[in-house]
Amino acid sequence: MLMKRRIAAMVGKAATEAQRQGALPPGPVPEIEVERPQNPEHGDFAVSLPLKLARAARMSPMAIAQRLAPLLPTEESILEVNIAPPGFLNFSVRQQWLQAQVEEVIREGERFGNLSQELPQRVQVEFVSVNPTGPVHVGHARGAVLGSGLASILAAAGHQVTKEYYINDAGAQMSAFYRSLYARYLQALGREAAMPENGYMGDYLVELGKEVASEYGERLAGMPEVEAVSATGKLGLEKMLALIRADLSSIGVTFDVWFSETSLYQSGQYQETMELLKQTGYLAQREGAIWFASTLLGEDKDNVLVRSTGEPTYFASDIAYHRHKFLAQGYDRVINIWGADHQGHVSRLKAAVGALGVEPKRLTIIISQLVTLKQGTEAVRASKRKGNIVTLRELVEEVGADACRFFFLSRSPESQMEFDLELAKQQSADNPVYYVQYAHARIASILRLARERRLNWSGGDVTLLVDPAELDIIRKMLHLPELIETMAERLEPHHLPRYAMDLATAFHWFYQQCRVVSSEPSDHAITLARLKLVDASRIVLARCLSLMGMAAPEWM
RNA sequence: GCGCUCGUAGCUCAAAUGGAUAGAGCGCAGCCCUGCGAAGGCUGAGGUCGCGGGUUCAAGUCCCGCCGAGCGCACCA
Repeated sequence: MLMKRRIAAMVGKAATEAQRQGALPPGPVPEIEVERPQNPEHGDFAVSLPLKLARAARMSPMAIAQRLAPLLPTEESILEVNIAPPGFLNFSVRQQWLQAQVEEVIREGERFGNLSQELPQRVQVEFVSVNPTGPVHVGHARGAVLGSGLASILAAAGHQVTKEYYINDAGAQMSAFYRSLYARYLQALGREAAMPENGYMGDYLVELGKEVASEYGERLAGMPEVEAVSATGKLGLEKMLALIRADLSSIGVTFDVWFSETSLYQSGQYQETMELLKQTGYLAQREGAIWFASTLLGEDKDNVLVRSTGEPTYFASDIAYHRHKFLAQGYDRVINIWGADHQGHVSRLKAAVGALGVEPKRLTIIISQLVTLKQGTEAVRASKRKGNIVTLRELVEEVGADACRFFFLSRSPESQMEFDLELAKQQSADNPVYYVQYAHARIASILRLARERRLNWSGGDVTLLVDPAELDIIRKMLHLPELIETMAERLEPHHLPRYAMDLATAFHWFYQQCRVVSSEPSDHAITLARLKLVDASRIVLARCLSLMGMAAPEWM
């Protein structure tokens, strides 16, 4: 059990015991929160319960702290408790316990940091889901990295996670894509063909058109137009998806499921969903269209599900998709990551999910703010239709996958960011990611040297690790499981890069302070102990890097 | 106009749940390798946490107002 939990339990018990003895007046005890003080002088953990109890108990916080402290079972020889004004209970772990944790880390190896949930959830994380009408660009990269990082963290926290990509392969945008590609294909064959209105003007479609032309020649052009458009489009869709998949996997973003919107119609799930909605009484027919009466559920307005043309809207298929997620697939929890431009869609989808009889709380939608592109001082709007986008591919080529991941992973989803490719290129050279990876490479180098000298540190005596720099690393390593817990609870992967930096700093400082591999015979024992610590540091650092989806290099 | 999100160091961003002295990277001024990787370590300068109220023992964090930015307010997705 995490030390944090143990302390919370101890304090809770002490509080009820104090009330039983009459040392504290009876009354409800608030949930006990265990914090990590910033200032090391305040120990390793802090509890501010006395401050919170003071008013109700009509006692000074210090007095409460003084009555609670003796009731805490410190004889475990793990913890030391101090009372600090204005009423904190500060806990410090004992050195021996810290030292022993080095063995613990090594024992757990690459599983270190993993949590086991009493009630593991089946969680689906759906993210990116870029329309397959064009390549992935920088804006999407943010959600992609966020989603994959979040999925790793939830899995580490003990949940069963599925990463899913929703392919919007139906609807008006897709048909515009089909027609655009068909025009480009004809043009590639040297024929006159006008681009459709609202067509996709990007160069990538010109390329795609040429590709189709070189692979299929005149064959498609010879077909009746409707069939030709459809056949060309389907080829284009497959090619586009392959491209998207490849680009995403170049920054370590992969999916377990690629779910097709069209399949909702083919499998009858769409029809079933509409039937279900009809039964709930939330459907309304008016002006020739079918509406979802979301105003009945407190929404600002109703929304069209089926246009007067008979065509379903995106909203309709999205409801069917979410019925699929919850009712067919049976996920306990679904997390969608959307760009801020879809923010207006959040509450109505939740309302619709509720109408299907699913507790809306089971659906979490994380809105990540859009990335605004900048060229010098000028803001540029990224548009797939107009074709002025910085693609993910360009970004990865210029900046590198690891730097790219670290960059996006470091920022909280709600931060609005400006992205300047020139600046990103320039910054990639001194990107903090290398600081973390350098620590790992340095460790690998130390361990290489030790092996060359035939040193076996498995019997190293951890009680020799007493230098503040050594103890600092151990303390820092032990933060990881707690961090995974809070990141999983709050769905905030962005704490991880910073933690990795902190851990690397602790290691670099240790390296500066303590000679690890020493040739002095009298240093043999401490050398083995330190090698053990270095090995443990490697494990934790590598775990961070792997959770972030980045390489843990042995050399740089 | 209404709704959602954001405003922290010169720049890019943190601050875990409301906690004790607001941090890091880059940039800037210095210092440290004749033993394990200097892509490193150390020191320093740099802040009215957009502005004004409020709640609280305690507010960058919660509430209200104002200013500013992004996004949304379709029978688009």
